[in-house]
Amino acid sequence: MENNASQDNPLTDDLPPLLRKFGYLQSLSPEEADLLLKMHASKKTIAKGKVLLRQDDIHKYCFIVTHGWAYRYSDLYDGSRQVINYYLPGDIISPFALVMPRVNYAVATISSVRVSIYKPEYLMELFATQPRLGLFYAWMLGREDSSMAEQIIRIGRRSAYQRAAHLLLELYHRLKIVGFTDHRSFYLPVTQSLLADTLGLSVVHMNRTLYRLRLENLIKIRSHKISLINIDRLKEIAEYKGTYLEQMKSLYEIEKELQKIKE
Amino acid sequence: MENNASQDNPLTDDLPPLLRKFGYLQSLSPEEADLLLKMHASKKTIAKGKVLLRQDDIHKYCFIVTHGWAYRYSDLYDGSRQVINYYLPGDIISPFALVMPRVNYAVATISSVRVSIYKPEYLMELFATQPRLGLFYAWMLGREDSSMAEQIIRIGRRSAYQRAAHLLLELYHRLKIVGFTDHRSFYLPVTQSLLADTLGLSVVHMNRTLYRLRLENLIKIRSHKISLINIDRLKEIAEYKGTYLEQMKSLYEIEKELQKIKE
DNA sequence: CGCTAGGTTGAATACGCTCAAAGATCGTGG
DNA sequence: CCACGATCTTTGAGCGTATTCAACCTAGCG
Repeated sequence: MENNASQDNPLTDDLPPLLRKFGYLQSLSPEEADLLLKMHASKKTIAKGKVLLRQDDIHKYCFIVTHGWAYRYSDLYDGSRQVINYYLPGDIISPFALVMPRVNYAVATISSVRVSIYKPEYLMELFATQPRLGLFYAWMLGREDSSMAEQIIRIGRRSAYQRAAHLLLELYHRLKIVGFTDHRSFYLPVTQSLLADTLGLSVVHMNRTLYRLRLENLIKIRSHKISLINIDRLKEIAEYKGTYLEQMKSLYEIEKELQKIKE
Repeated sequence: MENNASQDNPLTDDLPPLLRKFGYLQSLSPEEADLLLKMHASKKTIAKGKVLLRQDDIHKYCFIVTHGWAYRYSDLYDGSRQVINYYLPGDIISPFALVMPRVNYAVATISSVRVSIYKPEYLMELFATQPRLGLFYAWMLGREDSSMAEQIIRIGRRSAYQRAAHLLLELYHRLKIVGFTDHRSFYLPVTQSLLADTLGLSVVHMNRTLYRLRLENLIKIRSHKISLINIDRLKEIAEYKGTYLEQMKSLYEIEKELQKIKE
């Protein structure tokens, strides 16, 4: 494995999209780059529609998605299904594998998905030796926490119409952060059935809800490419605040505070 | 501050209930005990019904609940409210304060609440110097992740009747872990209105749902003390699997795996 | 070109909501 | 210690959003 990750480093295009986006790669120390390379050493592409992790499986690996979509879900006895969250490029699947012996909720791919696979034990090394990367990891966890909180609010207290608008906005913004949007549109590889299972609706009503959004000229869908035509109006409808997606203390700020503590 | 936390140590009754329950206190190294004491140095009691953290507040502190109940929630424009999760004794409020500059969702107390307050920066020290405590912290995060996933499944795909049964079971088991149950009953300091806001129901329907559970002799409520009369039946109704609450790799196991890696 | 999964539409039904008002309980101050 | 007000709980009735069931249409893929 390459050891010296210098300016023109071997952390290629295939690496965690978020690190790239946040401009962290430029400022990585050799040790940080080294650890990242180690954690991204093993890669794999999984075909679409495959179950990546099954409930009650033993947790052996963590994954970072670099391309494609996956989702975490639970199957219920009556045949219905609830999607808990989506994994988009940059997201970590099974971030708690180190301390949870078994998979609590299944994970499946939506599109073809490319992941970096690493042993959860590397996380110990990450936290112990590379605090900046540890903070970055923690930030990812915080973001997922917020994302799940939004999902709870969405399905707990919003109408179908609002839920749909809200979810579409969230997906749009998350994809935008990692550069997978094109103007106001993005590739949405999900079926309406999956959207329904995400928003706690029936397929029929999901269909009618999307129909209404199209009718009102808020969105446009053609062969899984969706355009958010009137984002402002969608935000109004959904009562959307995407603040949680952007906010992150700069590492500089955190380091400053840590200094204060030590004094 | 006391430095040697020996067998009869100064980590008193008022310390994190979970650590006590898991029998960790006995096996703490002096350094671990020291850090814990530092993090639990500042304590505070907050009256019931107070807002502890407001949305958009700047994150200054983390809290560990030692007594009482709190909850995280979001107020919507139309006056409705959605509860995201509950904080019971042993739980961490604002675990991601270190990396999130602002509070995304408000936190309020249900009963009178006693908390330990610590600066988020101590977490850096915790992860860097006390890996076992770091793992414990990670486990707490994993448990909350599961808890929120359950909340999503609950309100996404279950009937009011199932939701109620499921939530009561979860609260029961979480309280049991930290020793706040009494046989099959526990003190439930919430109003039906709050339960409704938790489960995405109207107060009226919440009331009728509880009525039905009482009618069918599954629960009994008298002045905020609730008894789960037929737990097995409740589990059937709710399709309840509490597995995520118990599972945690023993620290011994994790340490063993870490050894393997280093070789 | 045909098959299958996904999308669309209609009609009847139901679960949970809203509005409204009457009880019960709790906390507080007189 | 009791009375009062406020909050919480309970009950009734009508309504609406979303569901179910069923059928048909469409598009993508072998």
